[in-house]
Amino acid sequence: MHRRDVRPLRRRQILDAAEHLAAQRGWAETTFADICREADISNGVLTYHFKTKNDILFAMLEDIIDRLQEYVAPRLQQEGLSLDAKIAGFVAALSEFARAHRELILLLVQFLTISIQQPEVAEKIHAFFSQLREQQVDEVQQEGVQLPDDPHVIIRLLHCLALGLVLDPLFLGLDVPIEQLIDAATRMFLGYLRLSQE
Amino acid sequence: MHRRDVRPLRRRQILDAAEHLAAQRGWAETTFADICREADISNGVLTYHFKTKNDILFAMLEDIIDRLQEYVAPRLQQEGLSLDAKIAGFVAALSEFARAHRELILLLVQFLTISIQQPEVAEKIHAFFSQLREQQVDEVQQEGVQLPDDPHVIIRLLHCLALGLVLDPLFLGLDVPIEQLIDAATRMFLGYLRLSQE
Amino acid sequence: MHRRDVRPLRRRQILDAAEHLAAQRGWAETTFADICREADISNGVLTYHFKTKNDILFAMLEDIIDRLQEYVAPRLQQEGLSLDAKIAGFVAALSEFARAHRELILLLVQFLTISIQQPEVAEKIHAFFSQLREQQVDEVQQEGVQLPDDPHVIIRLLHCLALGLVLDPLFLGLDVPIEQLIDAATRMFLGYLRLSQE
Amino acid sequence: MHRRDVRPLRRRQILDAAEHLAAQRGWAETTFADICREADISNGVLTYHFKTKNDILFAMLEDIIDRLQEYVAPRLQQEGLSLDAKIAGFVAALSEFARAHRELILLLVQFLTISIQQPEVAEKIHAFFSQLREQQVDEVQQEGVQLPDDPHVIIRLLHCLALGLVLDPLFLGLDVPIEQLIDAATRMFLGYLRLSQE
DNA sequence: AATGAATGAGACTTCATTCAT
DNA sequence: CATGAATGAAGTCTCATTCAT
Repeated sequence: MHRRDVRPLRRRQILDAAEHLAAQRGWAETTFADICREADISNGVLTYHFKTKNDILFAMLEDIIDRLQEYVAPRLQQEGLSLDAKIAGFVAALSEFARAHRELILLLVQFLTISIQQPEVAEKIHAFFSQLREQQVDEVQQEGVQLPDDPHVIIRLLHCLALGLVLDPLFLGLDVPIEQLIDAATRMFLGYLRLSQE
Repeated sequence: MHRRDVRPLRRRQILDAAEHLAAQRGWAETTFADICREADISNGVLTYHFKTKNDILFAMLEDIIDRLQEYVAPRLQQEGLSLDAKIAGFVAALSEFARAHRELILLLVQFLTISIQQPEVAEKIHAFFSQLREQQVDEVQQEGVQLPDDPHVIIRLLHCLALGLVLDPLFLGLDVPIEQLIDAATRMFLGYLRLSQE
Repeated sequence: MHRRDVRPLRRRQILDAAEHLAAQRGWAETTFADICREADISNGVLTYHFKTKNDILFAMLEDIIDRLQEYVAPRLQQEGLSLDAKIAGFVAALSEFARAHRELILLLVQFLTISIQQPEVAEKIHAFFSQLREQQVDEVQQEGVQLPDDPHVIIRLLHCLALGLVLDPLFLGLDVPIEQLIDAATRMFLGYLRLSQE
Repeated sequence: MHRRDVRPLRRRQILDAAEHLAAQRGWAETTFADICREADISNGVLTYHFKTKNDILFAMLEDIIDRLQEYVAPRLQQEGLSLDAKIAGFVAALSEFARAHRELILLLVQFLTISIQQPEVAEKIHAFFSQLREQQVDEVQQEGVQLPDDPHVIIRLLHCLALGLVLDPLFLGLDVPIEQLIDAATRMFLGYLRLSQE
C-alpha cells in the first residue's frame, strides 16, 4: 500500500526550501534547480507538485499569510486588558516576532516588492492587513475612552509605526539598540492616545 | 571638434530608462532589451556606456542618492526655526516628496530589497541615511530643551515613522486619507518630544 | 525504467562533433551552434551535458589522452624485441598513426596551442608525455648495451624527432615522400644509438 | 609642417602590441580593445591603419617572416666552413634563437595553428621554409662528400629535428637540460651524415 | 590622420517548462 | 508519483567594424 498522501509532505518540503532561498537571495534569483538542490528532490518532483514558478510563489504567499494569521490570532481579542496594555503588547510582540522570524520578514519584503507589479499578490497582502486593521479598530472602539483621532486613523498610524520598526533595522543598520527604540515608540504611541484627554 | 560631451547625455538617457523600468517592474525583470527600447538606443550603445548590468545598477543607486541628497540638503540647517517647526516640516516634506516622486520611492524599495544580498548596495544606502541622521541629531542637540530620550533614539524613531509613512500607502492601500495620517503622525511625534517636560 | 545510460551516449555524440570541428577550424572558432548542428542536437542538450565551453574542452582533452593511451599501451613493454626493433617500431607506428588519425593530431595541435595560456591543459598534456617517457626510459635501461647518452636524453631526443616528424608534414607541406623521411630518421637514430660502441 | 609619414611608426607600434598579445594569449583571444590598450592608441587609429582583423594578421605574418629572414640570411652561404660545421652551427643558432626570441616562436606556433584552416597563411609559411630548404640543399650539394640520402631528404630531416627541438621544450616541459639535448642532436645528425662513408 | 561613439550580429549561458519512461 | 533528459527562448555580454566629426 502506498504511503497515504505523500503530497502534502512534498509540498511542505518544497515550500520550506523555496521560502528559505527567496528570503536569502530574492525570488527572482531563485531557480528551480536551486529549490531542487535545497529540498533534495528531483526536477520532476518539483514540477509535478507545482506547474509553474508562479504557482510556487502563490503557495508561498498563502503559506506565510497563514503563518502570520496563526501568530496574530491569539493576540487579538484578549479580554480584560486595557487599551494601553494591548498597544504595548502589540508593539512588543511585533518586535519579538521580527527577531524570531527574520526569514519570514525578509520573505514578506520580497512579496511587498513583488506586489508592486503583481496585483494578485498585492490583493492578498492587502486583504490580510485590512482584516487585521478591522479587528484592531473593533478593539479600540470597544474602549470607552476618548480618542485623539478616528480609530481607523489611529490603527493605521500604529501600523505605519510597526512597519517602520520592523524594516528600519533590516535595511538601515542598527546604530541604536532596538530595545530603546521599542520603548520610545511605545511611550510615544501611548502618549499620543492620551493627547485628547488633556 | 567632437560633439560636446555626448557621454553624460547618453548615460542620463539610459539611467532614466533603467530607473523607470526598474521602478515599474523590478530590476530583475528589467532586461537590456527593455532598456534599449525605452531609451530608444541600440544594444551596442547600452553596453558601450555600461559594461555590465550591475554597472547600471550602481549608477542608478548613485543617481538616486544624489537626487535625495539634493532634495534633503536645503531642508536641513534652516536657522531660526523651532524644533517643532523643523519636525513638522520634515514629516510634511517627506509626504509631499513621496507623492511627487512616487517612482523614486519605488526605486528605493527595489534597492532596499537588493541590499539584502548585495553588501555594496546596503553600504551606500546605509551611508546616506547615517549621514542624514547625524545631521538631524546635531540639529536636535542644538536645542536647549529637555528631551525625552537620547537624540539618536529620537531621530531613529522619527526615521522609523517616516519609513512607515512612506511605505505603508504604497503596499497596504490607502483606506485612510494620507493627510489625516500625516497630521496624526505629526501630533504624535510633537507630543512625544514634550513628554519629558511634564 | 530509464533508457539505459543515455548520458554517455550523448556525451560521446557531442565530443565527436566538438573534436571534429575543433580539429577542422580551431577551438576558438567552434561555436555552440556549430556543435549543435554537427551533433544534430539542440542547444539545450549541449548545455545540459556540459555546463560551459571549457567543460567541453577538458572532456575533449581527457578523451584524446585516453585514446592516445590506448594506442600506445600495447606497443610498450613488448618482450623479446631488441632495442633497435623497438625504436624502429616506435617511429613506424608513429608515422602510421599520424596518417590514420590526422584529425587527432590536429586536435592535439590545438591543445598544444591552448596549453600556452591554460596551465591546466598544459599539465595534463605534460603528464601524459612524461609518463610515456618514463616507460620508454625503463625499456632502454633494461638493455645491456652501452648507450651514447643518459637514457633520459636519448628518449627526449627520440620524442623531439617524433614531434618533428608528425608536425612537419602537417605544416610545411610534403616535398619529400614521408616514407623516405621515416626511413632516414630511423637509420639516423639507430646510428646514433651505436655511436658509443665504436 | 606635418611629421613626415607617421604611418610606418604607427604600424610598427600596432604590430608590436598585436604580436605581443597574440603570443601571450592567442590570436583569437586578442581583441581590438586589447591591442589599443597595449599600443596606447585609440580604436580609430587602429582601424585607420588596418581595415580588418585579418589585415593585422597578415601584416604580423609578413613581419615575422621578415624577421626570420633577417636572422637566417647571414647564417647561410658562409664560405669556408665544412658541412659539419654548418650543420652544427645551424642547430646551435636555432636553439639560441628559440631562447632569445621565445615570443616569436610562440607567435609562429599561433600561425602554424591558424595555417590549418587559412590556406593563405599556410602558403606564406610554406614558401619561407621551402626557400630556406632550397638554399640549404644547395649548400649541401656543393660539398663533394658522399651523402647518406638525397640532399632534399637530408635537409628535410634536419628541419624535422629542428622543429622538434624548438617545440618540445615549449610544450612538454624540460626534464632534460636543453644543452645536452642540442649536443646529442648535433652528434646524432653528424653521425648520420657519415653513415654512407663506412 | 585621428577620434571614440555607435552598431548589431552573434557568442555563451541560464532556465522554466515539457515529456517519455 | 517520480525521474531527469530534452527543449529553445531569452538573457547578458563581446566584439569587429563603421562613421560622423
